[in-house]
This record gives sequence, C-alpha cells and structure tokens, in this order.
Amino acid sequence: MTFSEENYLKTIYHLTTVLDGEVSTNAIAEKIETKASSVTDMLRKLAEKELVNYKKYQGVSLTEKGKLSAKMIVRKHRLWEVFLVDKLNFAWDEVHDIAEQLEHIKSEKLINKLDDFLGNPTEDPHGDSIPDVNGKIIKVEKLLLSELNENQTGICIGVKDSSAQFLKYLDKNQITLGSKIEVLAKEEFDLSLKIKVEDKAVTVSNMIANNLYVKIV
Amino acid sequence: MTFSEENYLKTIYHLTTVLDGEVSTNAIAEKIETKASSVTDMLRKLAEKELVNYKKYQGVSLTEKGKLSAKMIVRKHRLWEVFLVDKLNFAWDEVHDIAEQLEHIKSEKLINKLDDFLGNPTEDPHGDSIPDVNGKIIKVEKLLLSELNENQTGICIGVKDSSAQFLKYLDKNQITLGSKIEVLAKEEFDLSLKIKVEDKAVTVSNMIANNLYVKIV
DNA sequence: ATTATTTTTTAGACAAAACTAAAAAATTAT
DNA sequence: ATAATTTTTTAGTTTTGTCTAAAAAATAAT
Repeated sequence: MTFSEENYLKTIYHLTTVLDGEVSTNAIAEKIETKASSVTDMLRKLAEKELVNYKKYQGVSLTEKGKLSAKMIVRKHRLWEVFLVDKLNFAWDEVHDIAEQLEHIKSEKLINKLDDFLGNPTEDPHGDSIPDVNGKIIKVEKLLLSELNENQTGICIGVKDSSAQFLKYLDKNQITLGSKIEVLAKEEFDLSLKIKVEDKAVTVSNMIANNLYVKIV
Repeated sequence: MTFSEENYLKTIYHLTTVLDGEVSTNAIAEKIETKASSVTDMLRKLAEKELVNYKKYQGVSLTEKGKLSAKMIVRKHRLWEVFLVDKLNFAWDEVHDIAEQLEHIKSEKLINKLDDFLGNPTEDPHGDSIPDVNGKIIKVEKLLLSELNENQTGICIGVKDSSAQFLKYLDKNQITLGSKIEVLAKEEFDLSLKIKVEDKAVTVSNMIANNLYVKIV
C-alpha cells in the first residue's frame, strides 16, 4: 500500500467514526486538502483493491479489509505519539506531524516491539484509544472534567483542545497525563471548579474543565 | 528533499568513502538497483540543486552541501539502528531495512531528542561511526580482533560480517556490543585465539576473529 | 590507429498521484 | 415541476521517477 492510499484510508476511517455512514467525496477532499477529482480517482483505485465500497455519486465506506488496514495505521500513529511524548519528552501538541510520517513505516515486528516497549498503552497522549494487534479497541469511558460532580475523582487521560497555550497552562498547574483530579467544589455561578491535583487545591474555569478528559476511577 | 533524492545522496556518499574520488553512473545504478539512464536523470536534478558536482561522462562527487545532507541521513539511519537494537531488542541483522525507512523521517528536533534519549552514541550496532549534529564524525580506532596481540584487551564495537549465522554464534558465546575481550593466547598454526570474555575463557577460530571489530581500551 | 566494447546519455514512453476545466448527476429552491 | 446550485465525475495535462531502445562518448583491444 502506498503512502497516499494509507492517508485516504485513514481519513475515511476518521470521517466515518465522526459522521457515521457514507462519506462524501468533498468531505475527503477537504480533510486531505486536495481536489474532489483526485479523490474520485483514488476511490476507484481503493475500490479496485477491495478496501472501500464505492458506487458513483453515492459516497464511500470502508470494507472490513479496509477498516482493519485503517486501524493498523491509527495504531501506528498513536503508538508513535506515545513514544514521542513518554520517551522523547515532546509536548502533546508537537507530536502529530511527526507521527503522521512515522505511521507509514512498514514493519509489523517494529510496531509490536514498540507496543511492548511502551508498556502496551491503551490510549495516546490526547486520550484517544489505541487499537491492539488485531484491531480491537478498548474504549475507556472518556468524560470531560466539567462533567464530574462534587467529590468525584478522575484520572487525566487527554485533552480536547491541544493548543500550545492550553498545554502550557496545564504544565504550569502540574496537570499531566495520569494526574489524579478530585472535584472539591463546583461554583454554580460561572461553573468554575475547585479541584485537588496531587494534593494541591486549585481553581479552574469552566473553559479549562471543558477541555480536559478524565476517566473515573 | 524527496525520498529518492535522499537515497541517491546516501549512495553516492557511501561509494565515495569506499572508492574515494568520482563515482560512476553505473556504480550508483548497481547499488540502488536501477538503470543507468535513471541515474543520469537524477544526477542532473541533484546538480541543479547544487548537491553534487556533475559533468557529463565524468562521474559525480558531492558538494559540501550534498555531503552534509548525506551525513545527516547517515546520522539518522545509524541512530535509529541503535534505538532498534538497544531499546527494542532487535538483533543486529534485522535493523537495516527498518532503519532504511526511518532515515527519511523529517524532523531535526526528533533526531536530536532521539540522540539524547540513546545517550549520544558514537557508533551504531555494526560499529560504524554516527555523525553528530554538525556532521562531525569521531572515528574510533577500529581493529579486527585478529589484529590484537597476546594480552591485549579490546571492547567489542561491531561486526564485519553481519549474517544471521554469525550473530547467532556470537549470542551463543555471550559476545555482545560492549563485551570486554582479552586475548589470552594466539595459536600460530591456525591463528585461532584463546580469549577471555566476561571472565569466561573460550577459543575462537581465525574466521571469527576476522569478523569482529574491537577498540583498544 | 582503427576497431570493438563498454559506459553514459538522449529520446520517448509509462505509471502514480495530482491538477484544471468541462460535463453529468444529484440536490435545493422557487 | 422546472430552474438554479452544488456535488461528483470525466477527460485531458502535469510532475516525479522510472523504464527501453538507440545514439554518443569513452575506454580497451588488436
């Protein structure tokens, strides 16, 4: 499979999980930043290889074969992101473009050894699930911090907004992946939260709480 | 720079260090497994970009710019090899093809962080020098084990033959990268050596000693 | 010093993946 | 229901890197 084919598959995969159902030519073109005519050409080719179900003017969906291929690319992308953040100390927002390249490296053995080396993580630094060797995805109940009630405790597993400013804010407040966060109080007026992070009490605005994913312990 | 351009540069670099002087079109074609006419086309393109000095019918050499680019590719290749062997526990002979892919990943920051993560190694698992950030190469005095005299001690830094059989032999005899090897006695007749590896005495044939690189301590 | 051989280059073609412009189908609006 | 608009596809180019076949230059052999 070529670099380009892999990018199309991955894009279709992402669009189907978000939009659910058939994906339109234009939606793909926009995501991939190319022209609709180029997309049509590629869809033909992918259909030829039985990776997508495609009928003229009717959008595409992935075949089982295509879905598995897409998942393997996503698996690689997310494992490399974990590597970059956990081992090489990259910031959360720096890793995407590099992982975009690394996801195309071809070697089953490499990715499985990397998986072991990283301790078989189930989520990447943004809190997204990592498919296992067989493409199986363990979905963790992902909640926004703002959805927790008073006295509930969560573990930080990712961010919704991954801008540099937000990540810098989190760093400053010592909130990282894996931090235990307890909601001490919820202010009715502005929905700000008083939370306890690693035994230190801080107050965060609703905007912050709305961009932080946690899982309940 | 494209994937293909990088492969040409790297090949020209390797051929110049081995053969020294101008490299012929045919030599490149053979190494890269392509046709001479394709090489000519690419040399034109590289000359256009001022990466090589090329005059029709007269072979090529790298410009300073080209040499630096080539060294950076070699740097990446060798650092990734160290990663694969040291961190992911690949065998010495499995890493080349994967590193061949990884060497094309584009990110200065990535490679420098990887360098630090690996502890700034100066040699790859085959004993070849790794150029530093500026392209500087620290050449270690690399000797074959067979060149040592009685009572001299060396540290294993690489292999000449990197076939699976040879590497398996080394594994079996607990000879790995970094092993301290002392030459206890040299048999005049067949040039076999009695050596001490990690406090254990073993006898190795001249053929073995001829394929193992050591540096003197 | 000519021939013969090898090496290198040119010329023309092809496949992959993109593009532009125009046609066809589907959707939306009146 | 027909017109207007949007979406998708087709047809024809372009670029990159490759190829084959033939021509030109360099090297080797007699």
